[in-house]
Amino acid sequence: MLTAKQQEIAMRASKILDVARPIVVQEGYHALNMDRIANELGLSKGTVYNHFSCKEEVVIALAVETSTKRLEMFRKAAQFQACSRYRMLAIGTAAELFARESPEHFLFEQIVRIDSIWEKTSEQRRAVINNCETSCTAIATGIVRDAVANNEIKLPPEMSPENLIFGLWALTSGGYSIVLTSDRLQAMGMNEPY
Amino acid sequence: MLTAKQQEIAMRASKILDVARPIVVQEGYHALNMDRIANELGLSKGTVYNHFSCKEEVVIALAVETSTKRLEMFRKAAQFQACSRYRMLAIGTAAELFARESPEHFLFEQIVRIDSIWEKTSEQRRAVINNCETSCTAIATGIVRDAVANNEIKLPPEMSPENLIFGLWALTSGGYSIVLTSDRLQAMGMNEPY
DNA sequence: GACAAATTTGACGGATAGTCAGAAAGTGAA
DNA sequence: TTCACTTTCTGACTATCCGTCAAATTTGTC
Repeated sequence: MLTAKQQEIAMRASKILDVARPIVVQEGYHALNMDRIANELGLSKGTVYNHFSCKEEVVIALAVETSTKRLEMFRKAAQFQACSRYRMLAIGTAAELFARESPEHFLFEQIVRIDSIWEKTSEQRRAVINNCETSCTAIATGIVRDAVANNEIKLPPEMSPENLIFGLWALTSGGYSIVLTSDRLQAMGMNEPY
Repeated sequence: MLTAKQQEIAMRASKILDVARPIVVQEGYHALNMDRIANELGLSKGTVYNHFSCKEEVVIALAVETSTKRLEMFRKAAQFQACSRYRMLAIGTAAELFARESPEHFLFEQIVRIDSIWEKTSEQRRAVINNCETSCTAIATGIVRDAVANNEIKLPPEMSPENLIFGLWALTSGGYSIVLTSDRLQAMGMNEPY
């Protein structure tokens, strides 16, 4: 049984993230600072540091939230009962839906993957992110494997299901990050990237 | 006619980059600081600031170097005289060669594209990077356009050469950045990404 | 050599990450 | 309620690093 105090503490981590999220999204990573988070919540800096041991932990926690959400969406999509082609289409739809609902994910991911930030984060949160990524590709690879087993598709001999999915993964993640970072797609004649 | 002093100054910008490059590659962006650059070259910090108005300018200058190199490689590849399919293959080969020769490019690009860093850089250097990117895609798009004109390929009605190249661009840039940031590809069964 | 222009210097101000000793609040038994 | 003990919070403090600028030094010119 949690006391009122303990509940307050448990709630606070997510309140910190609620404050941090729009700062990163709207003003960028450099605008995020621990004093500001503390002030906006009426806490002292020390209390914020009780929840997140460094600034990098705050931003990776944001990435953990969106990564977890994506994995959930992939899991639901994979449960769709249909032929492999349609199941894979469901995954693609989930990926697109996710990108449209949580475009900030790619921002958090971009920041978190910078070596000098990644290295300062906790092993635990890194593992969550890596696990989400591995699980998402494993889901997609599983569908390809099923399709091969059912003779619904035939892969060239040198292409494993993993390598096929690596290609799709590269295509989508590259595409989303280009959309995120390049505001000149229209000018280059590249419309409707999705 | 340049005096010895003027030559010394002209050389110095590239010396600064020569010091900065391995720091970013080996120790990460956070290890790069202006005092350190100054010390390693036996200069004062103010002198370093005469060449680069802020830390972000140093890293974007590194990205300018590699971006320019890539554009050169694309230009040479595009001069290859052959059918469109082989010319496009030459571009692909150039892209792979570049990725193998200058893997650090993707690191610089990743850092520089973080909003809060991009915004602090000079309009001029940003324009160089953007121009290299636009020119590289324009070269590739041009080959596709030639191929369509010669009836060597036929695109589906809704796919413009630009959109086709967007796909290739997304695939390659996504692929290279995954290779850069994920050390678990092998474990996931994804071999030989190139 | 003397003077002006160009260049360099490094101490300084400001911002912010992260620490920690002491203060405050909470808990539970008497 | 009181008191002793534990948990939590606080914010002043240190450390680091960016970027500035007045003064010092070097260079160029006559």
